[in-house]
Amino acid sequence: MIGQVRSFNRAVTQRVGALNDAFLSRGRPLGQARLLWEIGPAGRDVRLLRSRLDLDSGYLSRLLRSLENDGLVAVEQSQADGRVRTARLTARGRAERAELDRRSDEVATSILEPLSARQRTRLVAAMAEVERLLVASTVQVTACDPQHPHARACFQAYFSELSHRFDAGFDPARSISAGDGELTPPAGLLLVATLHGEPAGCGALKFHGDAPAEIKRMWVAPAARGLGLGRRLLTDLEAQAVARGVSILRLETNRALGEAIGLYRAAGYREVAAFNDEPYAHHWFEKTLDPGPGPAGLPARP
Amino acid sequence: MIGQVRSFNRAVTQRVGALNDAFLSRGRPLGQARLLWEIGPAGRDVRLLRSRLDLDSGYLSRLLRSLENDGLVAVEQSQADGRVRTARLTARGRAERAELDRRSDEVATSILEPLSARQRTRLVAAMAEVERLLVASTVQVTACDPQHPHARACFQAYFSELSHRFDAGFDPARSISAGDGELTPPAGLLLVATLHGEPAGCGALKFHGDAPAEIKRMWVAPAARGLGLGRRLLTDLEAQAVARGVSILRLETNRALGEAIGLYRAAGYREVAAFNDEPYAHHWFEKTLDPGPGPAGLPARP
DNA sequence: ACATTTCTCTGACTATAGTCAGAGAAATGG
DNA sequence: CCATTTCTCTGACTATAGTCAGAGAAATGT
Repeated sequence: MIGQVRSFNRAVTQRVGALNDAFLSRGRPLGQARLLWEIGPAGRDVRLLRSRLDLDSGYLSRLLRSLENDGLVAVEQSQADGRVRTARLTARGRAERAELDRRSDEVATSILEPLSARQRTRLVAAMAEVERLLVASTVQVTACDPQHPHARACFQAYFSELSHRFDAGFDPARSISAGDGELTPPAGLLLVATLHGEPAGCGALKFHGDAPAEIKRMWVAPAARGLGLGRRLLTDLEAQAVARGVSILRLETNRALGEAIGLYRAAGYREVAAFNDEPYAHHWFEKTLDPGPGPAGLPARP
Repeated sequence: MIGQVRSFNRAVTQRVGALNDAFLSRGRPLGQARLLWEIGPAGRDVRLLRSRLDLDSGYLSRLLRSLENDGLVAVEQSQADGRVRTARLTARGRAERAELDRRSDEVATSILEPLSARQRTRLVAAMAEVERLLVASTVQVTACDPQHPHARACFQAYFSELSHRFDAGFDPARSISAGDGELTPPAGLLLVATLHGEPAGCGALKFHGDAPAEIKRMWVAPAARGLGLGRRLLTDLEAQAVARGVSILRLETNRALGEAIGLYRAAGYREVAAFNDEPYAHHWFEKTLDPGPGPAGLPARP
């Protein structure tokens, strides 16, 4: 498996990487080309460019200066914040960017062109699959303080989604509590998933000593669905629970959340009688955890 | 389609490319690391390194010097040719290379690790498919003089394969002729496929004025099989024939060449009565060509 | 209102990658 | 055997990418 991944890495960086660079950098240094592209047709704040391209501020400033000297870009002060500067493409800059766009199309065409219709279809399908799974593998899941902006953003999006999807709407105050303190060790635990620095999902545990622990706040951002992230959060929560000696996990959920219910069933949770009086719940689930042998080389994920 | 390819290119060069470079270049410049890797455990001639990595001779020399100064490489004169120098890894060089190897494994592991077993399997399968088809799209098919070393190499390998596979062996002199002149315009035509500069297959036409043209010398190197190259050569030969006003193509083949027979049938050739007395043939095929509309954006390939 | 922080810019560096011309030694073709 | 070619090396360059410290202007917290 590892061999195939390495072989793929080699093949792809040689063929795609080299081709890309060769085309995109015609005449213009790669750094400038990337920047030109990233500014986009609508213009973009310099600080956003800096974080997106992960460049030193001095270096970025110089790159902008050189694009400005070539008449491709105009940098002006932002109205909202006098410190912030916004880079905009000039007419020539837009033309240059369109040229880059055309070249990217050319690269793609040059890859497809030698293939038969069948091969093209298969290649495109396999590329979509690789891309999807690479994105999935880029998602990072880490323990997070409930007060962290990422956690806040997740909770807010989660509540808002529930209030749209539940027949009766959703008011967190009426639901069983899962306050910041309850989701902070040692009382509980919050896992937040991030993708490219943006929050993409969450899941939490509430411990109750020797009694079963509870799963709370399971949510995946719409943009990150279809990546198996829900399953991954659940697996990681279970691993955390096992590491803390928990032997039984419980959760309740609303009938409107079909995907979640499917996930819990597929992950080995069985439906049990109501074990609390959560007003928004229609289903209660429980799973007995396998104490497990501890970590190995590649961690076993179901 | 083109959009998916571009999206893939972006995703993969970011994720895989960046990760690769970050790991491989720890402490050592990328150029040196690549060179160290390419020298290999058995050592390699400097001129081979130059062509493989496509480096300027002065630059390569300097890179070797720096690796030599670090005690990783020893460069010595070749016995066979006093001008040629051979680079060999020292014990420390081999250790360093093993470290690079380990890091490559780490990159691969870090991609697989966050995924579930199912996802890993699917990713690896999709990677294999993308890799295979990218290789297929890297193959170049060009008209070639029959005297060119690539053509010579193909013919030799082709004859040698026939003599192994035919029950009665194979002697080109007894077979119907297809000499250099007969495969050179305007009498005929030879297409040779190359992959990374190595010959990977061939196919030829013999024209006979208004009479049907003949297909000859269809061969794909063992290393390049499974890439759809046979089909591609056949399609390109047909396109060349159409461009020269040919309306019927003919060919004969031996019963030992099962894949070829399958290819001809799948490509629309129908078996006909023997139209010549080729002693090695068991099957004769013929196809009426569609005059076709000429070139478009992405050429239509069947 | 004042200290602190944020944002961008400039100056002064360094490292890596790469190019080009030419020299010297060895092999090769006629 | 002599001219030519092949192979490698050195010296002298250039370009790209990037780092780091600090300065000045604007916003923000208290």
